[in-house]
Amino acid sequence: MTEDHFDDTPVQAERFSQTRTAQSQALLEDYTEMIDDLIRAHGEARITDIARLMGVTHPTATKAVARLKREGLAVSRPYRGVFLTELGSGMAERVRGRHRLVVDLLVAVGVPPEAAETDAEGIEHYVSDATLTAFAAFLTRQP
Amino acid sequence: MTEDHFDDTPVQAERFSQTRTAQSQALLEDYTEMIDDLIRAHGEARITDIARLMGVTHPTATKAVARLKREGLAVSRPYRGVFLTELGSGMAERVRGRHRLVVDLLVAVGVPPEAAETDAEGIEHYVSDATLTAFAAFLTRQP
DNA sequence: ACAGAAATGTAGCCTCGGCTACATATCCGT
DNA sequence: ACGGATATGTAGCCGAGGCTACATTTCTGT
Repeated sequence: MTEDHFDDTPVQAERFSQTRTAQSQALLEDYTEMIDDLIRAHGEARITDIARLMGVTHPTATKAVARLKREGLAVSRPYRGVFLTELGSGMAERVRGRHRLVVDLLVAVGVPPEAAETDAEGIEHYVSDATLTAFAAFLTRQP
Repeated sequence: MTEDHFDDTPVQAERFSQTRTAQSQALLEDYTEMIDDLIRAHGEARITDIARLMGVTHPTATKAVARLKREGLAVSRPYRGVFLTELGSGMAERVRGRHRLVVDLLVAVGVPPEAAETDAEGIEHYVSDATLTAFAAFLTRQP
């Protein structure tokens, strides 16, 4: 076995930390986008619908919404629907665009649409701006 | 606003559930691959090195290794290094291949190598077999 | 060989994101 | 308008994955 001195600077640690940070953002993004979807479709986002579509129980959805409110992304009053703030709407819009871009790229390289949609749900949260830009460029030259 | 009856079967819920499942696998995969890397490089994987490279403190690494052992992926004895079981080695190999494939594809569509490496760390855990197959096919016809 | 350094183990705390169980409020049909 | 159905809120539990603080063991240099 090699007898290195083994003082490699933890550039990998940096990557893993970033990944963990992205993970904590992921749920916020998913809920925000879901709420935005519901508002577009029904004019409001009810806890029950959010929960059903996210595949969780309603107390879990309530907790998530509480976190969104804490982060300034959403507002709501007891027994009333949930709505997005300016900040939340902005995030929803960005997330939506990113999601579409990821799905489009996957399909463009030959991934079956159904798989593309499912995988994008997980992938989209870890795509950096640089990668997003590259995706857009690729799609432009390969329509 | 639309007045749907709104009985859409939660196909989205399915997707989010899958994403959550993948999430719980992600850490296992990362640690397994890391341990495999260390064994290749130094003949053993010490807790301190695992922790440093993963960017966590050593008790966190210890807990993760405990979980790996529970899942039958690794073995270790007190104050001795950590080693992979057959199961663990298999996972490490698959994860390694998948990681390489994801990075290669990202680079192939024009993502800068550094970003590709970082993003792949998060993306790789959410790529289905169907997508993986499509990636491989794409790389074959676009070298 | 032994003391100090370094590695590992262990205890206990936190947050998050799930859950169930139960309490309360709102909605809606008769 | 009222009562049952439905929606929402709240309390409390769990496991995962972080952390710090402290105890113990192993390693290492003189």
